[in-house]
Amino acid sequence: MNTASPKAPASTDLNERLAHSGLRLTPQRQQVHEVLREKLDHPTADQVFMRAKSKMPEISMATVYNCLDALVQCGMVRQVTLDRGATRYCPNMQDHSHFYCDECGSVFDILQTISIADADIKLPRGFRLKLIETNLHGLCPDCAVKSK
Amino acid sequence: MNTASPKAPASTDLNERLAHSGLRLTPQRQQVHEVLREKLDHPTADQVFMRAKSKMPEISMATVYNCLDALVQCGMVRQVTLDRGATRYCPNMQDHSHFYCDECGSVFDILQTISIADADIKLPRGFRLKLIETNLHGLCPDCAVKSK
DNA sequence: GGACTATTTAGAATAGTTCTAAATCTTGAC
DNA sequence: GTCAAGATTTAGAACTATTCTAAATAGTCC
Repeated sequence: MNTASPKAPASTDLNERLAHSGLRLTPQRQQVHEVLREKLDHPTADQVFMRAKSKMPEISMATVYNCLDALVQCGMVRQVTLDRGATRYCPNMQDHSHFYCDECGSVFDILQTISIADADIKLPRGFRLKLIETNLHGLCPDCAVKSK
Repeated sequence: MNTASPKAPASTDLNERLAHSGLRLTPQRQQVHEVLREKLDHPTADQVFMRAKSKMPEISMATVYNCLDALVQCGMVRQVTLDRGATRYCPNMQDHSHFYCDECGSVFDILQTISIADADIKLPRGFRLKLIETNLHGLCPDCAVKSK
């Protein structure tokens, strides 16, 4: 279980985590993190850029990538890659999977996951398993109805 | 279980499957498929291009993408996307997972998987699950030794 | 054999990401 | 407080991966 509560002051946590990875808390990193927490729709870097820009017009694309990388590095954000196309970002660090709609491309958080213990994966000798990423594919409710 | 045997004449199968999706068997598609079966290292489109080109110098990059898409469409090849960067391709259609080495970036097939039944995933109402993709992350034997 | 359609080709175009160099900001030492 | 060192941001160029376009070619069906 994750100890992070949704009401916890994010920036304090953010500051700590950044510091822990030898990174500084800057207004830009805070803003990018804010954008991700504001709308949990797994935006692409470009979408993050546009949303951040609306509140911080000076911010540049390179900075958004830099901030996203910093946030991923310090464990505040996950990078979600599905199919070809732009990488998406998710600020929900609770253990969860992603459901990917093959029809419309939307990504949904699914609060259930397969842990390393549950999976009982038998790896060939020498491999060191650290993390299991589970991506679910299918149709989201909207597209399921339409395809009927 | 998959009924495909490793010794089955691939091109016959390929022809059938392409036809089934309304696609033709062409020398280029055969070559691309060949390249993928020859070395199971999950090459990128660019690597496929270079390998195919060595045997079929006329082939173009656009054709490689076209062929890969055709092969994916007819179920002869899987598209593997991990992290940012080029998409990789895998001709092993047996149910299996991919182990991704966080250190060197290599991809390995792991002949074990979590089926929809096993996983017992509880999706919110309306979602229609078709496929579970499991990606394992960690260190490959080589990198595990080095990091010790 | 001719018409129709699918496929391939080269190269341009686009999208996504990374790099670069200069400017700015922080931090810690004095 | 001031300065130096290092981190971060910025704009824009560069690069990489992928898709698009139009013309040429190859199959397929009648």
